[in-house]
Amino acid sequence: MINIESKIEVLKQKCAEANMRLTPQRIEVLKMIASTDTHPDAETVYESVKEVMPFISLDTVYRTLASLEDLGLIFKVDNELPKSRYDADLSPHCHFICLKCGAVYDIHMDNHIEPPKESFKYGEVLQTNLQVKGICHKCRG
Amino acid sequence: MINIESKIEVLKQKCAEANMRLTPQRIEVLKMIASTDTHPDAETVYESVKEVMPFISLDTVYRTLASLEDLGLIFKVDNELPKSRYDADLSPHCHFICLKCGAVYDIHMDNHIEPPKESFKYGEVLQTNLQVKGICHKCRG
DNA sequence: GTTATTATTAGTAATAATTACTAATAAGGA
DNA sequence: TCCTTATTAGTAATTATTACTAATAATAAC
Repeated sequence: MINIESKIEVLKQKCAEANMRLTPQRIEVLKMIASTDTHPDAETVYESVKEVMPFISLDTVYRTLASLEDLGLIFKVDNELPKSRYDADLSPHCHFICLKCGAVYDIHMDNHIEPPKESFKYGEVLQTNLQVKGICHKCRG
Repeated sequence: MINIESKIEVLKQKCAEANMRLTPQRIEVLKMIASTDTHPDAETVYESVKEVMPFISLDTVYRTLASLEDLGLIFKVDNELPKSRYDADLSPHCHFICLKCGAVYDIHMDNHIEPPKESFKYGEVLQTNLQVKGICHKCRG
């Protein structure tokens, strides 16, 4: 479980460093993603944040997600589904993705994955992600 | 390098099994993807196939890609880029993806990746993919 | 605290990628 | 060779995301 208060604190610092403003929209969007393990898409974030901030626009949600990603506070889950899914958990873990319903489950790991040696042949390595895909128990019925 | 003739042979068999027709469009789309290691997107496949088949439609390319994926002859490369990229190489390998230009390079491996044990908690595992992301040499200049 | 600056936002329009629809076509079995 | 029906071309529609613009509000300077 992510400590939301400390996440907000990091947002505060990173915004100051990047000359970006600490707006309530940024705080709410980050809070929403950090408080769930469902890896929501932009639309879901929008619907959820609207409950406490009825006039927020979908555009703002998309822009805010991009900003938070730039600041390194959240990242997109790699998938081949039409909608991008977001994750605020920066601890070493990977994902089980259901090919039928699109559900994303966390698989916790002791360490981040080491990139294969051949990787460095192609450029500077910034992240290494592992996805496990299959059919979740719910979809199997 | 993929043996294209044997790929077409597999397409033939799989189509017969699945009560699907062996159309020239399917052959050309598969040929195109199997003959490159650039992991092209739908638009690129379309432009390329149009050279030998000028009246093919983009819709057919999309439908054909989906069919070939269903038959297990090609698969989508996991990424967070706006366009889906396709791969016909079924041997054990993963991808280096450049975050700047979107280039996808193959990283060959001796064996397919073992899914972490926790994976099975969530459902039936069908595939395990590893992506290495960074900035490629060309983009570093 | 007040004011000024300008990053950010709401609302909406536009774009990009993909999917759906329909009449015409052609693959493959009889 | 004919028939059945899966598939296609051409185009329209949908979906996810991004861009635009005037209005707003976060922060710094006074």
